[in-house]
Amino acid sequence: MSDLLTIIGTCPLLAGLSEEAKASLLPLCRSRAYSAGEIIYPPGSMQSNLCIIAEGRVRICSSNAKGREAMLAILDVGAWFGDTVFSPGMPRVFGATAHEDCRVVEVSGEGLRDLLKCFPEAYPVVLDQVSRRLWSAMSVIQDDVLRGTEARIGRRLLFLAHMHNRSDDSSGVSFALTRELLANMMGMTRQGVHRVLKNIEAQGLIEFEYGRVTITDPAQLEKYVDGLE
Amino acid sequence: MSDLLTIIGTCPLLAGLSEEAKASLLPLCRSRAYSAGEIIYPPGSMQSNLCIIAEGRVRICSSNAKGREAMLAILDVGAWFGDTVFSPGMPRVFGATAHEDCRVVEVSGEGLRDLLKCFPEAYPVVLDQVSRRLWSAMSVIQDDVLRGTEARIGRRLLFLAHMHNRSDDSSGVSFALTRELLANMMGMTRQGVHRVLKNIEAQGLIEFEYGRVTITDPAQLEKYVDGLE
DNA sequence: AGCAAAGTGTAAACGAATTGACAGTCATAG
DNA sequence: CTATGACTGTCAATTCGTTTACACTTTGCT
Repeated sequence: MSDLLTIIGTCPLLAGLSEEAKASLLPLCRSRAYSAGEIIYPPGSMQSNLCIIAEGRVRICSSNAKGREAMLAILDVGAWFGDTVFSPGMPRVFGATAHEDCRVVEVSGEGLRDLLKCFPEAYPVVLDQVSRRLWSAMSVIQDDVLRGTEARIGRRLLFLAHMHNRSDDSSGVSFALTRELLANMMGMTRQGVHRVLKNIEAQGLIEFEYGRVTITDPAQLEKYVDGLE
Repeated sequence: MSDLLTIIGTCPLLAGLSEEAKASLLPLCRSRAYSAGEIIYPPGSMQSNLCIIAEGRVRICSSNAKGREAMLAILDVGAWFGDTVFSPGMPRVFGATAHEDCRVVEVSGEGLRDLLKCFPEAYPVVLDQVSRRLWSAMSVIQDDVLRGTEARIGRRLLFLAHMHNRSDDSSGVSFALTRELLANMMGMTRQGVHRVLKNIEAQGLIEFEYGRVTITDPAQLEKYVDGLE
């Protein structure tokens, strides 16, 4: 089990903090373990804590009365979530759930905001991070409205491939992903995803087995997806 | 025609700047007029300027090859846009178009970022503004995925009503809005919007004429929309 | 007043994705 | 190794919104 300072060090949001600043942050942190499936916070909750993943993965999602689920992301170790840190007073739009057994460091939102005022050199990094999230969110909105399911799924696959494979081999990329999970990410049904996936497979661009998808030629998939618009 | 300082003063993003800081911002600004329909910048363009509306209204939108349009917002005087200010290097996701004849003050992104480092007391306001936009964007994503068209339109109407009518009379709110415009905002067709609108009207919650919608009882509409989920 | 342009109502045909239902496959623990 | 639970493929029925097509208002300009 790694120590608090190490975890803080892995979080890109806090990368602008000096060692001294990080040290003053420690008293504002508390670490907590969650078992798979446990709710870290539900959608709509009023808190402004910052959460940093120390171990395991966390699912950012929400669901409506009919049981339909919308998943925004699955975050890995080092990632931060709880975007209301800097807009306290707003309810959490999405909730957070332990996707696996995991450990999360929670930082007091108020404490962090105060701390930043004392160490303003960290602001540019924070602003950059939040701004990037905004950019991503706007991309999602655009895709949702402007593109059909096939293009959306294709783009999502490419995005996931990008995450799982830093070295951009132009060769195939393979990663674990159930269709059920993908369906939730896309706000679609398992069956709907299946049909689209089979269609893309028919173009020879992907292959898929049990809990796994392989993009045989990422570059060509990208071209195909762009051709759909 | 109001002067640069006045305009800067109306922009909530820059509300944290001292008078001195605002003065040093002036050399980084240039004002430009656009006629209705003119493109301020297209989607995908690589710039990181901040834009502030001095006169008229601006449409934030994007469209695909098939001519389908997605509109994110219509902004009024004083509002800012150009969300890549703090994530330079990313292409603009949406474009900006003059919705009417208008005048826009553009502030150098790089200049603004540098200026903030000299006046760090303005950071909290900036961060708050960007963070709120992120919150709104996430709300839109959630609505798109989780809600049906009727609930989405209902929520959008309530949001628009909120903008046009600060005093929250529980009495009716009326505002100019063509169905065509609403359709673009929602990523739907004019006919689709029409059907939904007629349905909500049948509940006695709204009325609509030529270029205008009236919410007869906002509170009840809200209750109705929430009941749909 | 008169005309063009923008906005609107309506309805049938179509299509895409969900719903619901069921049998089959894989993986891991006991 | 077999059982259980999670994941998957498939298909018909259905729902919802788009497409297509056309006639009708309203507004603003000359």
